[in-house]
Amino acid sequence: MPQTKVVSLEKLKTACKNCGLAKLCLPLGLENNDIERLDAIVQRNRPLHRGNHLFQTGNSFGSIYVVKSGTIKTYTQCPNGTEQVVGFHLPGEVVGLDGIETGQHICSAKALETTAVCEVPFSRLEELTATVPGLQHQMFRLMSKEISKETGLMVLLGKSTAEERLAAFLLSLSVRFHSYGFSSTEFNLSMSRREIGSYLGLALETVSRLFTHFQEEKILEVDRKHIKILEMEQLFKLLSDQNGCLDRLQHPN
Amino acid sequence: MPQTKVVSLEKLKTACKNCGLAKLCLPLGLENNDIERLDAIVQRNRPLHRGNHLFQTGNSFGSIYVVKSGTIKTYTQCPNGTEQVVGFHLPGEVVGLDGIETGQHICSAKALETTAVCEVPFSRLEELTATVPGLQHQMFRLMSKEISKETGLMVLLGKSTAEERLAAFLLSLSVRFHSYGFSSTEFNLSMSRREIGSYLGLALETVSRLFTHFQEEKILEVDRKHIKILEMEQLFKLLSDQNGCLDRLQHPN
DNA sequence: ATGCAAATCTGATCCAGATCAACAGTTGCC
DNA sequence: GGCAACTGTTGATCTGGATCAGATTTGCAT
Repeated sequence: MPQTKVVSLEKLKTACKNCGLAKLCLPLGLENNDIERLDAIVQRNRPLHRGNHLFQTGNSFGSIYVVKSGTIKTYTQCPNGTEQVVGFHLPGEVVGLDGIETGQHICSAKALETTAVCEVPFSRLEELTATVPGLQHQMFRLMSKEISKETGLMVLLGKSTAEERLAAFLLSLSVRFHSYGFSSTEFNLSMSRREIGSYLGLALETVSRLFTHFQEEKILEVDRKHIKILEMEQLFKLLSDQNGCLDRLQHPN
Repeated sequence: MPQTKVVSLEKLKTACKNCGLAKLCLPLGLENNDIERLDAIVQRNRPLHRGNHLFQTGNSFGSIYVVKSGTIKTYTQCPNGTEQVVGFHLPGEVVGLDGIETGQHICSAKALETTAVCEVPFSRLEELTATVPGLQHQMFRLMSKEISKETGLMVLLGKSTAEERLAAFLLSLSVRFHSYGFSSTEFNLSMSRREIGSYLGLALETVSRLFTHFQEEKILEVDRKHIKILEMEQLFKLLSDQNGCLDRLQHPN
């Protein structure tokens, strides 16, 4: 009896159909019984601690992962020692799609804070997508979204100023937190100034100065990792003034 | 009789199973009869002329396209008038995957020279991928490859010098031309200095100067659009000296 | 608490590449 | 054939952000 109770609680906590992220994730648009079939292949492992790796460059690819809570950083290590941050993955976002092509991961993924993920073994997912058309379509959509992100990124890294980059980054976080049900104006950064700089192609000193500058301009309130956006409009204006291609930099599904 | 002959010639020219690009494209790894099923949904339209659009930003998404010959440039138009080049697509490469997510293309695609493409209606492709597991897997691989390109691009645009960027670009072209069966050391650029600059996040003047500089260093022989790589090793060295993350910038399937 | 290492902030200097400008081929069009 | 519009090259100057250097703050372990 107590045994049963524990199991059902466990299920309640994690089943796809009860998951608050379902609308951002693979089950989107699926019928109830299809969701259960997906649910059956999803593995819920214990949460990762800060610094734990989900996978590393060169690891053989077996699963894709959906962030349930926390943050995953993906990055590559250059031979000269420096790291290049490739992405920050918030709840509802998928990690690991890079490994499908070659069967090996081409970047590393580590937790920036305590992070829970759903692991989806890819070969079993492929069996399922072959029989559940809606799921196949959703996979194509998810992957297409990743490909679209590239467009925004090229504008951001190719043409934009440091100010525009940080503004775009903060707005992207804001929109994504909001879609997860958190405040769009007040949140904690789980990544360091150095990591933000690496992602945006800026020196960490520049990131630090810009936070100070945005605070002086009364656009933000910054207390180390804690950010409060005071003037969302001003941030938007920083983007649209010079270019408006950044819309799709990163937005929820 | 003559009728039959014309048709069979036509087929010979275009059928997937006789296409020299099959190993770079969707049919990779498929059985003969599956290739024929794919072949049946592929549309071969008349070639595009220089400047013709395959699709434009905002167009509703219906098909993906595979370049058979020529070059397609994808780009976005920023409100301030300037364009950002997102990619150059050579024979064997797929264009249009960006549209799956939203059902609308988020960039424009135009021919830089006379260009032939195979059009694959996406809804029909999805029906086929649901019944041909190998094709579904190949689609996932193709899309994963596009996603992986992002990693190389972030290193290139975020950290690298102008010299490294152009070297990486030329090597990428070289590898891709080679995989298509052309010379890896001598080719014509179908894009302008301005377009290369936009793609690499550089001013066109910088691109021009670098070509001159590479020529002075005896690494290249440059005559307007015609490029001859004299010292492939030197180009590689320009990359690996400072970082080695650029391997996967863009390589054949 | 205390100390040590890492992260952040801030100021000073420097430089790669942007921008501005002038010119020379090249292409296309009437 | 000649004018106009691109496209590419080259030189001169300027500047945003990198780099270097130091002071502070924070986090963590002892």
